[in-house]
Amino acid sequence: MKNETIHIAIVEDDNEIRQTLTLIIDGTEGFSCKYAFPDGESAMASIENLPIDVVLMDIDLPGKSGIEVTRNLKKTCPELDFIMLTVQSDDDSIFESLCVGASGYLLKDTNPADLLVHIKEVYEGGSPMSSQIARRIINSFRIIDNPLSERETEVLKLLSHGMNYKEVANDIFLSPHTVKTHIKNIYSKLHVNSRAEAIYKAIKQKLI
Amino acid sequence: MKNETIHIAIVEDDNEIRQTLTLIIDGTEGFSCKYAFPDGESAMASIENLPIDVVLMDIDLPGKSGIEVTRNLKKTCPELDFIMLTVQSDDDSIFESLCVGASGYLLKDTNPADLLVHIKEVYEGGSPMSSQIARRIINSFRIIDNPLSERETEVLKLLSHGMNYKEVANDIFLSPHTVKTHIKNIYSKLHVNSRAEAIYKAIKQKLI
DNA sequence: CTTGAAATACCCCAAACGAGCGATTGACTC
DNA sequence: GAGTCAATCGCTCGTTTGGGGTATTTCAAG
Repeated sequence: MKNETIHIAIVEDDNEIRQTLTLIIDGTEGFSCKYAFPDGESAMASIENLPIDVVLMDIDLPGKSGIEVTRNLKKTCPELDFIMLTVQSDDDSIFESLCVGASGYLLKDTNPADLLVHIKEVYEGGSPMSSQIARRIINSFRIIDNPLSERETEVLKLLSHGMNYKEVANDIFLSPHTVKTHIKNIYSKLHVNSRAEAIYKAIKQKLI
Repeated sequence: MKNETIHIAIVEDDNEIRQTLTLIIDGTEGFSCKYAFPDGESAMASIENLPIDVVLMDIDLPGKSGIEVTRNLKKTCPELDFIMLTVQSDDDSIFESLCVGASGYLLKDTNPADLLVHIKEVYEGGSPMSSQIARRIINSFRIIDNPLSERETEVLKLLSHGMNYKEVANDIFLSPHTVKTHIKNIYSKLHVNSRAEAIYKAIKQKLI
């Protein structure tokens, strides 16, 4: 268990929320919050040179959104952890946040005690999020349903690695003609008519 | 807040753990645990006809793994929620579990009180998981880095929808020659030499 | 100021591809 | 025992693709 002080910065446009959070965090043993910014631009100008561990980032900022700001800061400070704060969760902003490198995603009505716990979790390598948000994320992993046979899936996987008819045929000991037939069947099952689209659809549907 | 009793089944090969969990859960107000199975086969034979809301599924079962069992049961009972239990978390089994439809993923050393809370969360549509596990999942969303220019990305996206040179060219008002040049540059940047592999790599690296 | 990347456009050519045909075998279902 | 489907093998033909070049403009970074 680490016992050092965790250094936190806040990016939040609402003055009241920002000041309240700052006071709560900075007033708690083990937490320090000396930097708070009302917008993304000022945060981006300063944060990379500050001794910060975790950033609390509002998503709905004036000017550049918290997601944009996080994307930029993650480039220059990859080890910095970001916890996104938002009033309401919508799927798009959750996924965008995760894609740009956020470590946690919390609703603004999270109570202060929990917030501090979550900051600590992030600092220790975790990713706090409500179980409702987690459910949305893992739902994106579900496989819808797989119309392809085993052999077809095998062929498609090899195609996705850039092999052509002959190479696939050699790899799985078939005639190139058979491979071609499989591919034709794959196309018809996926309702596509090119390799590119087949692979795109197959990946999106988690078939390969 | 729902107040009905939550009906639970357990699949766990260790007799002691199974019996302990059953007693704890069944002995708690609002929870019922009348079914427990020592292996996947017996679970698969019975569960689909039982009045169950949530299944606690051990991953390391003798015979078929808990992941396999979950995959099968999710097909016949899509509304059933599964919480995977495991002694130690490795990335592969986490992702496999999520892909086959698990709703939660918990370590076996989770204390009983928390376990009950997590069962309730799943029942109410959440997906409990430790923040360490959540971190691993969201890390899979990170974009590594994007060598492609905007125009190239645009072209690659259109290619992934099955368009050929000419169609792409028409779509973005370019000469087919230019499209071809872009594609050649894409291939060289991604170190591939076919459309199929380019799309595969691009999706895996979240470029499109 | 110049080097480089990005975006644009063009040419040739051999190899690969997709569409359209047909066919046999074995397994599983109704 | 008729029918379906996966898996295997085969052919032709016209189109598309990928690799090899070359060249201009623009715009940002060094």
